[in-house]
Amino acid sequence: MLDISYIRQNPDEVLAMLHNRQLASEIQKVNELLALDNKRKELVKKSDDLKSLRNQRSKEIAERKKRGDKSFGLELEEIRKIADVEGMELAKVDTDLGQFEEEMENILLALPNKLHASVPTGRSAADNQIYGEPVAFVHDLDFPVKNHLELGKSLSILDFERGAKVSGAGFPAYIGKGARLERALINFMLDMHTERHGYTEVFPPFLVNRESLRGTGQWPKFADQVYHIGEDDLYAIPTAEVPVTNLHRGEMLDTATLPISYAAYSACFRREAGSYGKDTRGFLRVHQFNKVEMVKFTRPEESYAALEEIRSHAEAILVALKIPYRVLLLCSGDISANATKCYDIEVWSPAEQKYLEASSCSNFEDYQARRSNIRFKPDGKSKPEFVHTLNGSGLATSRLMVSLLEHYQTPEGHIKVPELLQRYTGFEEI
RNA sequence: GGAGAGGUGGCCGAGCGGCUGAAGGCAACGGUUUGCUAAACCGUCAUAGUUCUUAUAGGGCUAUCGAGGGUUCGAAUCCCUCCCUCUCCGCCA
Repeated sequence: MLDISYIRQNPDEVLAMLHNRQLASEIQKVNELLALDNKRKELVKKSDDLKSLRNQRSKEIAERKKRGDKSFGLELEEIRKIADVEGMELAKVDTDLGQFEEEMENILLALPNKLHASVPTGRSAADNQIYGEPVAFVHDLDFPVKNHLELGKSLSILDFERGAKVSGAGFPAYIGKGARLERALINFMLDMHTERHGYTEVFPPFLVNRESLRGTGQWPKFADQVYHIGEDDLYAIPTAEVPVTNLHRGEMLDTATLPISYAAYSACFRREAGSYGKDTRGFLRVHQFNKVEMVKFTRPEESYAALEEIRSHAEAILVALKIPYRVLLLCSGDISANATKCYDIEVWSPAEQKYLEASSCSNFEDYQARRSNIRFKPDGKSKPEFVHTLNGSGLATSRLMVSLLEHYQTPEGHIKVPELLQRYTGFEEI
């Protein structure tokens, strides 16, 4: 969430940001917010004045009582009457004030983040910039390639039909060597991030409360994408970003511990409401998938360097597995509302003949930290400041698995396990 | 699920109707002392909203002792509801 005083002082910047994000329809909201802010100030003054009167009165009574003032017993009746009237007025002012504040909060929570200067302006995904050079690794696929669905079925390692029977479409089951390969990927990625990239491993809760969802920005805007367990009012995490970032919700972080880097495996659950018909086959779009997520908490001045680090850590996995990929710098019209800057990493699918998103690395600056009140003191004396939070997938296994199966298939329809994964799978071929 | 205990500042911990934004300690910061380090001593040390001024600083007012409501002229303190933590019992992967 943006700082209200920033919006007050730089309304033009906020409007320009909304324009760049192709959210011109939100502009009215900002005007509404500023109007509410002015009304709120009036009411705050009224409320504070009434409270001040009340406090003065109480103080006087306390003093006179202490002195043993006898005449004041009579006066007390008068005071009670006055206090009663003022109390009612105060109650009304506070009720109104509460309403204004709630409306403001709702607008603020729904307002997207700033954009970093390096984010290209654009209308849609078509305007995303390719960042650097696409990275190609040679795989001899000089035969008719099978797609991941065909491979998964013929080798009996992926079972979408039975998964659908158990839960519904989009809940794949991994069987035999497929299950082992999935687990190998997860372990390999976690080991790489913890042993080589310096992350602390976290195994987070998969169900979270609403405050956590709000803290990272999935609530209220993307609430319809999240599975909700009504009976206990808990939400299935759409990404480990939610529980891991919220680990420090409401905390004053010890400055010496910054930057904090966590790597977490989690299953991820997404309703994908409204996305039927687009890339729905097999792993291209699922309701449950596995992902290793990197999360960082940094000092504000270090966050953009940290973003490059996260991106390079995600790339390192693909380089190690020799999977062709490219990096996109998302444009203003395509970047998610919470992020100020975001790289997507896409893996190549030889069967689909296109790139598939496997990672998203984002800086949120203080947008999440303000929502979740995660602060630090730059040095011993100074005032608390919000940290910057970042995260990146490193990586999601579903699209990675598509690309891996397809690239490592043999003319006979088997799968060669990438060398670095073999010590995790315990076998060399499927 | 049942019974009990408890939730106070960056941390620990006192307070149990008005003099408490909150004792004391730790940590932190500034200083004195010191050959250096350590120790000792002195001082400073919450956050947010709002407003004023001789306005890169200072002052006033308001709020905040898990959350929300209530009682009261006045609540960290009394009452109610909820949430969370801990201990014991039951159930259970």
